[in-house]
Amino acid sequence: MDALMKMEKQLKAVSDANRLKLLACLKQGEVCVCDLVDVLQVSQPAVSQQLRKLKEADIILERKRGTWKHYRLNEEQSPFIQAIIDDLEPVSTENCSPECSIEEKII
Amino acid sequence: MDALMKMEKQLKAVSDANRLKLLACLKQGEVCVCDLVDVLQVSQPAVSQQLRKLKEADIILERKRGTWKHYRLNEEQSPFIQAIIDDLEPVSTENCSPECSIEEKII
DNA sequence: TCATTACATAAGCATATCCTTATATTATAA
DNA sequence: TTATAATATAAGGATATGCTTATGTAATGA
Repeated sequence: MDALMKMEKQLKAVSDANRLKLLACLKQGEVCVCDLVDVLQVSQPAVSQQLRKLKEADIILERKRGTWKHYRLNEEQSPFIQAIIDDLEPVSTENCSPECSIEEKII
Repeated sequence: MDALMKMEKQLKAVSDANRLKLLACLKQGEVCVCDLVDVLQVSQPAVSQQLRKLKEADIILERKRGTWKHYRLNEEQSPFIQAIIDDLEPVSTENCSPECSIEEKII
């Protein structure tokens, strides 16, 4: 894939209001899928599909923790993707359950 | 239109390989539509429609010169749009006809 | 082992996108 | 005027997108 195609793919991934909101949520750090569902007010599969698009564009990374899956922003972004993220107003999410985040503290 | 919607509109405008190529052409300065048609290898109406999308997102500006219409990058860009433009490899275009650009010199 | 929980995938549908060809508009030239 | 040239708009069709509901998968816990 040449540079322009890669750029197009990344831009397509972020050119959607719901996916921009997902990125705005991930500015606070790792978030699990159920918390993102609450924010977006769409179905869980819809969120899964959008997360996949962002992941396939190398914009976000995932990490499995038991039955939960945590997503976070990739630490290495294309400069233009980073500029988009910088422009987003952060959105905070609630923890779906105490167990979801408790493992973080155990590590 | 709130900030997120404006951002979405601008990102939709640039999330297309042909429109990215148009922006790459406009990095060299003002260009008329016929020269852009040559570069993209699509029909003239297709180019017109894409230019309109970029214009409606405030990414490019137009200027009428006789029967020609010259497009250029807006001098004031959102930081993230500027980052996208900066990332593009410039593309040079041929002048469709001597008269198209000659008026520039008269001014 | 079996139910539950968190998430992913599949299928289907409504709408959006992007091209095409045909036609309209506008300015210049003969 | 009338023809031509540059561009815009309209209409239509193929494909892409983004949602939904239904179902599959993997890990945990009783």
